Amino acid sequence: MAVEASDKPHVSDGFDDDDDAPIIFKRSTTSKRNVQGSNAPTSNAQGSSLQKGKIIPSGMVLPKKSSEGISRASTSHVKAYLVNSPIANSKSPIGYKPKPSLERKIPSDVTKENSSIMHLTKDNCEDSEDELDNKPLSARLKVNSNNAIKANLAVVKKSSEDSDNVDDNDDIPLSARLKNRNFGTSSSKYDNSDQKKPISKVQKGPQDGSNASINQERPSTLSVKRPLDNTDSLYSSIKKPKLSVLDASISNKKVPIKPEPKVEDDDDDVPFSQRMKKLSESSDKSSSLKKSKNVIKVNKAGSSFKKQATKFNKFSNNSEYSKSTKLLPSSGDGQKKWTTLVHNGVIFPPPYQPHGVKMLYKGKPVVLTPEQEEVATMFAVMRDTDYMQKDKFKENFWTDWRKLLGKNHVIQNLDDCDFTPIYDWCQSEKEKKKQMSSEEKKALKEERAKLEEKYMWAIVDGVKEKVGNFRVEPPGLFRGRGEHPKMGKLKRRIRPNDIIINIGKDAPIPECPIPGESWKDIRHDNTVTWLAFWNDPINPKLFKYVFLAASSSLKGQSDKEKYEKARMLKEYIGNIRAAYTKDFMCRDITKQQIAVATYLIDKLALRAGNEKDDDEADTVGCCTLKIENVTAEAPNKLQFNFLGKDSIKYENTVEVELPVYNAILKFQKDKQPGDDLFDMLDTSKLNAHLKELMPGLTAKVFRTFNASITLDDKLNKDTKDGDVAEKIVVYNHANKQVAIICNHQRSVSKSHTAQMSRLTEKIDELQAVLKELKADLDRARKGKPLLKSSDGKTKKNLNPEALEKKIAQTTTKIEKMQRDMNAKEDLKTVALGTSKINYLDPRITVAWCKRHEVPIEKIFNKSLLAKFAWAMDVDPDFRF
DNA sequence: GCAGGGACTTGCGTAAACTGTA
DNA sequence: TACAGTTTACGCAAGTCCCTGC
Repeated sequence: MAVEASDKPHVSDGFDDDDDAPIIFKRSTTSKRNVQGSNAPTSNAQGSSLQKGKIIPSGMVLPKKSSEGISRASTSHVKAYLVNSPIANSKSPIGYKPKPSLERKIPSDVTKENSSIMHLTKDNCEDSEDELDNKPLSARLKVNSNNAIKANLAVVKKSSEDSDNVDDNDDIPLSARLKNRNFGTSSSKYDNSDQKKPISKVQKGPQDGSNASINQERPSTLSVKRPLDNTDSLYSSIKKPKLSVLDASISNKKVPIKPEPKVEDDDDDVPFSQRMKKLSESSDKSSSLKKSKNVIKVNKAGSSFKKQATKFNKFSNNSEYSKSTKLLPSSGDGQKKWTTLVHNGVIFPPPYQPHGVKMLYKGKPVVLTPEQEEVATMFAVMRDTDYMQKDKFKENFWTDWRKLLGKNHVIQNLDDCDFTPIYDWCQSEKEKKKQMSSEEKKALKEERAKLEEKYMWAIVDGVKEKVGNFRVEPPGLFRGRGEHPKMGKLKRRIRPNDIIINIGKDAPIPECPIPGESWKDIRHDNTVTWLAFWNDPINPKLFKYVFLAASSSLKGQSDKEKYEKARMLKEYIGNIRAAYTKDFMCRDITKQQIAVATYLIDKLALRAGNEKDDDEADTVGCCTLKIENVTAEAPNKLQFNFLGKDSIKYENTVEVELPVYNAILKFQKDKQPGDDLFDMLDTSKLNAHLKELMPGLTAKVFRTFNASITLDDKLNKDTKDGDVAEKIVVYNHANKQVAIICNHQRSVSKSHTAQMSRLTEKIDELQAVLKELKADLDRARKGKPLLKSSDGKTKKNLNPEALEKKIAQTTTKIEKMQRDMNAKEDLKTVALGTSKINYLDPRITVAWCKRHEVPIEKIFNKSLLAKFAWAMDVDPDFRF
C-alpha cells in the first residue's frame, strides 16, 4: 500500500470512502476500536489456526483497518473474536499513566533530543505518534541514513570530493549502530502524495488478493469479485481451493460474501498444474488486459521484466512438463501439499579414494588404513582455519579418530601428529585442479552435470520443479559455529539405509544408487514437502531434509504467505503496541514479562529465543536472555550484549520507555548471572499470547514486518529523480538499514584494505589525468599547442570538443569508482543478501523497480529472480 | 501443560562461476 | 587470454514453531 506523508500524518481508524483522499492512519481511541471491530482484518493473510477452524481467542487485537479481498471461507470464527476483543474495549491501556487513548509519545523534536525512547506522556502531539504506528520501531530510529545516501549520491554529483561520507562506524557491531538512531523520529514520514497514488490504483482491484487493506467499506459484492485487471493474472484467475493464511483473514470481513462460482470449487482436488492449464484461457484474457496497462506504465523497466518473463517461458518450453512461476494454492500444516510426486531420490558422494600419503607421528611416517587416512585428511585440510585454534575441536576430533585408530595404534596423542605431508598433498591437488585447462574443467563439469541431471528435478503435480539439495552430505568434521561443544566430531558417511524417501504412491521408487544397499524406508506422505531425510549423524535427534529448490511453487507459496502475514501485522501493530504498553506495569509477572519481551522483539527485531540443549552452542534470543546479557544504565538505557544465532554478537544500547527499564530491573532483582531474565516465559507462551493478538502471529513475523516495512518506507522516502546508478545507491542503503536492524553481519574480506588502497590509487591517477585534460582544454581554447605530458611525451593536438568529451568520460569514470569505493567501505561488515533472501517482500522491490524504471536484474540476481517469480507481476503501485 | 519429535526457515562461510582488465 | 577480483550458488549449521502424545 502506498502512503505518502502529509505534514501531519495520522492514523485513522478506518478507511475513507473517498478514493482520492489520502489514506490516513490514526491511532484508534477506545470508542473507535469497537467500530473497528466491525471491520475485520481482510489482509490476504491468515494464520493456520483460522484455517483449521480454531476459535479465535478473546484477546485478539483488531486490526486498524481491513483489506479489500475475497473471502473464501467461513466467517463465523472471525466474528467470535470481533466481538470479544478486550483491546478494543480497553479503557486505559497505559497503566502507569491513565489516558483514554493508546499513546506512546513521540518527542516533538526528536532530532534535537536524539532519543530512542518512546515516551508515553500525554503532552506530546498525537500526530507524531500516529504517523509511526505502521512503521517498525527500528525505522523510527534517528538514522544518519539520509546523510549516507547523500554522501554516496554526492559522489555522482561531485566526483572530486573525497570519501569522507562513508560511515566511520564499521567496526562497531551492526546492532550497536542503532543506538545512534532515534526511536520515534519522524524522519520516515509517509508521504501523502504517495498515499494517494496507490490507493486509487489498488482500488481498481486487488492485484493478488492481498494488497489491500483498502476500501473496507465497499459493498461486499465488490470485494468478492475477481478483478479483471489483477496484476497477477494467472494467479488471480485460479480459484484457490483451500483457505490459506492469506484467505482466512479476508474472511474476517463482516460483510455478506458472494460465493465463488461453483465451477471453480469443483477443482479442489485437481492438481494445480492441471487447473492452470484448464484456466489458462480465461487468465489469458485478463492478463492481456493487465499487461497492456503495465506496459504503458513501466516503459523501460517493463522491458526488463518482459525479458525475465521470456526467460521463464523458455525454461518452461524446454521442459516436457509445465513449469509454473505462479503459486500453488496454500495449504496449511497437516494439509495436502501435493497430489503426485515423482523424483529420483538422492545422489551420494563418491567413495573415498585413498591417496597413500603418510603423515608423521613423532617425526616418523605412519601407515594408515583408508578409513583412518580419510579422517586424517579431513583434519589436515583444516590447518588454515580458526578451528585449529580451538581445543574443543581438536579434542573431539581426537576422540573420534582414536576410535578408528584403536587403542593399540602407534599414534597415541594428537600433539605428536604432523599432518603436513597430507596437507601439502591436498594443496598440490588443489593447484592441479586450478591449472586444468578450461576445456578440461568444462568436460569435468559436464560429466558431473550428466551424472546429477536426473536428481535435479522432481515432478510435483505434473510440474517440473528443481530439487534444492539432492546431494547427500559427504563425511567430514563437524564445523559447529561459535563454541559448539561438538565441533570437530566426525560426521560419518551417510548410506542409503540411513535415508527415508518420500514419494507419490504411484511413482516409481527411486533406484538405490549403491549396489547391494537399499533405502531405510519409503513413505508417501503428501502433507509434507520433503523428498528425503536422514538423521543428523552429529545429533541424531535432528534431521537433514531434501527439499525442493527456492524457485519451486511450493516454496514460493510459502514465501508469499509469510509476507502476507507480515503485511497483516501492519494492520494490527498499533493495537498490539498499545496492548503490550498497557502490560508493562501489569502485576501479573508473566503478563509483564510477555509485554516487555514483545516490546524488545518489536523494537529490536530480536529472535524469539527457544530453549537450547547443553550440547549446542550457548546462544540466546529474547526469551532466553540471561540477566548478564542486559545491563541497565540509568535513567532509562538498556545495554544488550549477547551471542545470537550462529554465535553472532549482538551489542546494542537503546533508550527504552521508563516502565520497560523498571521492569527489567525488577526481572533482574535477586537473580544470579546465568539466570533467565524472563524466567516466567518461553517462546511457546509468548507465541500463544501473540496468537491471541493476531491470527498466526509469532515472534518471527515481527522481523519480517520490520524489515519489509523499513525497506518500503525508505525506498519511497529516499528515491529521487536520477539515473539508475543513483537509485541503486538508494536501494542498497535501504537494504543496509534492514541488515543493520536484523544484525546481519559478515566478516570483512581479507583483501578489503588492499582493494580500497588500489581504488584510491586509481582514483588519484584519474584525478591527475583530469587535471591535465582541463589544462589542455584551456590551452586548446586559446589556440595554444598542448604541453608535453607528465612522462615527457608530446600530445596529439585535440580540438576543444574532443577534449571536453574526454573530460566528461574521465569524470564519469571517477564518479563510478568513487561510488563503488564508498559502497564497498559502507557495506564491508554488512550482509545485504540475507535480508533480501529472507525478509524483504520482493514485491516491494519489484514495484519500486517498475515505478522508477530500474531493471530488476540490477537488484535481483538470477537465483532471486527465480525464487521471486511469483512477485514479478506485482502492480507498480504495490506498497507493503 | 509440557516435552520432544518433526518440518520447515534463516544464516554465514566458502567454493565455484563469472566478469573486467591488462 | 590469463588472471585477479567480484558475485553467486551451495553447503550445511542453527534457528523457529507446529504438532502429538502423555
